[in-house]
Amino acid sequence: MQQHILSPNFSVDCVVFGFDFENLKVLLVERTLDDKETGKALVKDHTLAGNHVFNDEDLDEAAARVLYDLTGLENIYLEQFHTFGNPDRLTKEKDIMWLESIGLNPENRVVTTAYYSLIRLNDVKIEEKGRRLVWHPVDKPIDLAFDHKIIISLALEALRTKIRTNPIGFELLPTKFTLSQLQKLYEEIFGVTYDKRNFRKKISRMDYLVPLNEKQKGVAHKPAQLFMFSKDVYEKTKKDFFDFTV
Amino acid sequence: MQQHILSPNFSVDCVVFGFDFENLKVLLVERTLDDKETGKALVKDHTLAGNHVFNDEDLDEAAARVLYDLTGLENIYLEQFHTFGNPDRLTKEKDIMWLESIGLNPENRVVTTAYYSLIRLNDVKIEEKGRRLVWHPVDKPIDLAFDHKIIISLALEALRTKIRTNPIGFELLPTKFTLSQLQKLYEEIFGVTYDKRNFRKKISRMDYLVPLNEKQKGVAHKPAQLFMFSKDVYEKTKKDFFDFTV
DNA sequence: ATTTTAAGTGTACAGAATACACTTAATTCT
DNA sequence: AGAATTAAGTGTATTCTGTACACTTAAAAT
Repeated sequence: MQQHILSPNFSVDCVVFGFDFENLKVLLVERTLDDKETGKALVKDHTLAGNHVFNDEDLDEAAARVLYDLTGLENIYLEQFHTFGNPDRLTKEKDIMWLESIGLNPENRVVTTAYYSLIRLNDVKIEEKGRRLVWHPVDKPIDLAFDHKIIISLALEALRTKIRTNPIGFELLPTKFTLSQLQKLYEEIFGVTYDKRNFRKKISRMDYLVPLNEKQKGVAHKPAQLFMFSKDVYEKTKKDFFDFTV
Repeated sequence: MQQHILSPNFSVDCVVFGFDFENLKVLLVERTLDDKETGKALVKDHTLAGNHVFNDEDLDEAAARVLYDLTGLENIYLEQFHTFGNPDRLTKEKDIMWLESIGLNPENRVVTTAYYSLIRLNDVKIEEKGRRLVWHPVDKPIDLAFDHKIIISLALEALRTKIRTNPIGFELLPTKFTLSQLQKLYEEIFGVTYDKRNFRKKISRMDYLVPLNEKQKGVAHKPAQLFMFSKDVYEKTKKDFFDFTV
């Protein structure tokens, strides 16, 4: 097998979620194509972070590479959730124009395996490497390329399912966070609100949420206690996280 | 795009689950390759139900087609759960021999999208169409082709996750079933046992499990009440199925 | 010193999970 | 015909979890 050739048929797309304590956001890449003569924008919208897969590369590696190439970030939480292979998924007119403009054959069938990814927006600095990036609120409509709208909505569904039974929300928070931040995160993901006392009563059962000897600073109100998530404690007391029984 | 050509790069595999009131089983296809000279078996094991995808075919369609071609069954519950794209997934020696014997190039990278599928073993008659099929208990080891062992174990995990919050277990039971059969099904899927009274107390809250005016017949003990699952009732009372709250 | 802001805290009630053992109704056996 | 076998069917007490609900506190800003 020839090495390091981008396979024309396989791609990966990453739905990168971030949380800024206000909204759950998705990382989008700006896509523009201007008419060579008039200079008018023929295509102006957004795509997910995505690219083709190398011939000798696993899908998980490809997803991590795509993220690295776009943002410079490594060791990011990545979870495969669905593969989109509708033969018509690249046949909207503006997508055909776009593919031709970057030298790809729009006739060529591309099956894409989609991942979602969780990023600590507040701990982390993203370096734009070429493409213009925007963080966009998940629930706000925006014009998207290809079938990326449906990909995002399935990603959110997959995230909701996963986070019910796995402590992955902490991937979206700084390593030290307050309980109100944690609550707000869950509220944003599920699109609901919770009662503060009841929320705290519930999570106070979780030993792996450890209170630190440290408070919030510089806020114009009573400073909150800081917490961190202990993976160690979690691994040793796994049953406690939303355990299932029929 | 040329029509009805099997794409060399894409395949689908189906992990078909069935339940015989005793064990959760998987449908496997026998695979044998005999040495032309000695007649000795070079390869003798099992594969999942799978095949390549047509050029103009969606992945979901391909999975349904593969199932139909193998068993004659239609309108079967199918759920995509993972895509396997490790470049080395077809490089075990016996798999190379096998691929060559059926005229495929083992150098060719194949990414497979895996589905699991639920079948009412007791309502349904499978017609073998060519290939020899066996129903094998999920938890019993057996020699499997390619990466099909790991595919089955991820399928089971995906089924467990899905069935926690969705009433899909009924796809594995005949349309009329007893509560003991339902309990046994959950016990097999999760590899645990439940207390009979507590199990019944829990499911008695589910309005969509409707008791029929009919009893089991021909059993050498007190005959059980028969039940069915009402999709109608379920749709109208959805919240009741294992609802989540943080 | 006062205002503003979000943090932090307790109780009563209802519903769900869990532990646990005997009676009943059909077939089969003698 | 009677006895044995088999799985179905049923209730209660206790603990745990979910839910509804309002005031006090500590910091910064005015």
